[in-house]
Amino acid sequence: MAATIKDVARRARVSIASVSRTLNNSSSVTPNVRERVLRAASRLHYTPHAGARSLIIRRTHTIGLLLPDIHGEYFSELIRGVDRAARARRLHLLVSSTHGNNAEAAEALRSMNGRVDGLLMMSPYIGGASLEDALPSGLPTVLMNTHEAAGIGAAFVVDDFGGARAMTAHLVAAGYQDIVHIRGPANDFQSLERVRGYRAGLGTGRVPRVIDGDFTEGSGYLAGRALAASDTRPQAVFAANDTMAIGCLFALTEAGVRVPHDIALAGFDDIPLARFVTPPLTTVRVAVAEMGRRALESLIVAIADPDAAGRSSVETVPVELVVRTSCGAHSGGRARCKEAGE
Amino acid sequence: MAATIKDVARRARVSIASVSRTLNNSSSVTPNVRERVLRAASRLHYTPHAGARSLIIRRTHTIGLLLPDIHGEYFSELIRGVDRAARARRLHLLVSSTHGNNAEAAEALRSMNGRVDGLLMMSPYIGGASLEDALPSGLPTVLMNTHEAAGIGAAFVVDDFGGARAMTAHLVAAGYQDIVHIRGPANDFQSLERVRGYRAGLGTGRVPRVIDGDFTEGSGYLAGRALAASDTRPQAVFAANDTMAIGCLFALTEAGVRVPHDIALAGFDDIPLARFVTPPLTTVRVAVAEMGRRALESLIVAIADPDAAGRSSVETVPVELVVRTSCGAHSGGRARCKEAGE
DNA sequence: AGACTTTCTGAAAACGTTTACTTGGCGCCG
DNA sequence: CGGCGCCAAGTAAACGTTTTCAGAAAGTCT
Repeated sequence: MAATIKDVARRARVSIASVSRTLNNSSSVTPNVRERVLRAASRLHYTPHAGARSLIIRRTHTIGLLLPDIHGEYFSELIRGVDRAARARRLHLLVSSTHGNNAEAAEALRSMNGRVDGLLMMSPYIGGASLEDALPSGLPTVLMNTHEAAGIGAAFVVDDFGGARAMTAHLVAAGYQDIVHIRGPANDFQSLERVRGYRAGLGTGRVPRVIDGDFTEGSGYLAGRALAASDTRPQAVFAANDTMAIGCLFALTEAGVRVPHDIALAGFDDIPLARFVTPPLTTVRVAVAEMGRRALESLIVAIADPDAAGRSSVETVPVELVVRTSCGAHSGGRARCKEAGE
Repeated sequence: MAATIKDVARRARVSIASVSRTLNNSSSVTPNVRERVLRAASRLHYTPHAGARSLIIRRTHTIGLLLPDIHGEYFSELIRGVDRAARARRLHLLVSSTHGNNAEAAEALRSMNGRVDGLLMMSPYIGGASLEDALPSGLPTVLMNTHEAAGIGAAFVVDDFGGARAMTAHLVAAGYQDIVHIRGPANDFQSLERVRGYRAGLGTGRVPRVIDGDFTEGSGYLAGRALAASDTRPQAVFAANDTMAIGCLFALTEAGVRVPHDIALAGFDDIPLARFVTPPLTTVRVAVAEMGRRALESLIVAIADPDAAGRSSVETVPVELVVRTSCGAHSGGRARCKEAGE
């Protein structure tokens, strides 16, 4: 159906080589030939077959992006960073999500081989088959937030431990004694690191109290409801991500527990939404878009110089404590909330 | 570097055809051969080259998604709908953004040809070269929110006009006389439709007042600041999307103008964030994820039956008024906002 | 005017697969 | 015991490009 280079050649009465040359300006052609080719191409609505082209060029100008999930504020931000860097280099993005399923991830990897010049992968899952032998050999890869980072390629990991420890320490310094942590899924690397940071931040003397969650708003909501009903209500709650913190906030507010007056609350990630809830959420900022950008750039050098791919450097992405009103330790005014109506 | 089918064949001491047959279970092979091939393949970490494969198969199992932008809540939702439907059918997504730039869109289209089985495109821009001749011929395509929908393929357009009219009528019915509209960019189809709906909803007797915006939070903020400072402050503001409405809300709040007490506010799209701001935003819900899903499914039938692609049906996506507190006409309790501290 | 460049064009190989066709070996039946 | 068909395996063509190589035409220099 679609016109091929042969059709153009036939119509222009030249060889396919001349068509290719004209269209790529690869070497000079007679004005006469050029003219005929251009006319034929536009008549036929010819568009080169990028798949065939990249087969012989050995370059797809596409990079694969494999994420646990493809939507939500966190990943949207990550995609934003990657996308900007990619489009600046005129690269395209083949995205796929693994949905926590390691088998799906392997399948996605297979189907990306030969379609991309390199792979950007975020895979915080723990357990199951190792990544290393699921990865197509010879494909430049940059990993993000993966525990088995070493040996595969460059990798970026955010400082989950440091951030969680800093946040917990901040709450301790604010005078809270009884601090509960709502954790993420057990098979998630980042989740584990944050728990570890929480424990470290508590210091000695305070006992850790951890509630299970799974990074979803729903699980935060459940945790919040349980806490509100509990007779041993803690003084502060530190959720392992903002989404759960917001779910928790909802449950608490619903139950008439005031944040931060009755209970302090903090999250992690600083998703855009965190600024907008009432009260604004104290959280740990992760420059996730920035990480995406840097990861992509690192991938590009790996592609340009495949031999050097051996040196697998692990870079830590710094985080930053951002204190807003929800933790009750904010210096500025806390009367951000306007009364509606009345 | 990466192993090819030839390498596997050589190592297994069989022909490449046998390798292909074993790996695809396409026809029966001797246990002996099968065994050898499998062993060689796993030894070499062989992963088939999907590009080469799709060249001859004439199927890429990938669909192209071309959006004005790739991040932000609105597009993230759209991607979510498409992604879910795609993964349910084991299809992959090649996403690209045009950033308002029609030339970039054309370039993206070229580079998608031969990489995708079909194209899902959202292109609300008006002006510039027509889509029709930028589109690779013979590529099944489904359009979203495009004014020149007819003639290309199936298309989905959200009922921007109806939604804006309903919202404006709602504000009128609530008793507001002076209603300002913050519009989107002038070259955007949806933006135009919403202005049109606003005008229609005003009815006779009320004079339209339109402020320019560009769908960004910043432009909403500017508009809000101007309105707060204005000596002819309107009774209500209807922003052409939620993002601008939220920017506007910020500016108003900052200037000490209370929403909805001093001024009513409404948005459009019902992005997830709309529920979370204070006060919760009255808006028009667009089931954008649902639209993504339906568009993808429609594309799939177009791919399966390319002959029928001629019948280009335009389907309208319905919208729904969702009244929250920000417009001051909410029936339920408006005391959603808890006072922080004190 | 002949030889030597230079410049353009076309034929063909290559990229890594799948698959139609061919070949060869073997069992079965007449 | 010979021919017929069947099955497994191999050969080669095809997919749509780019690019190397070779040839032809035309110009330039002595």
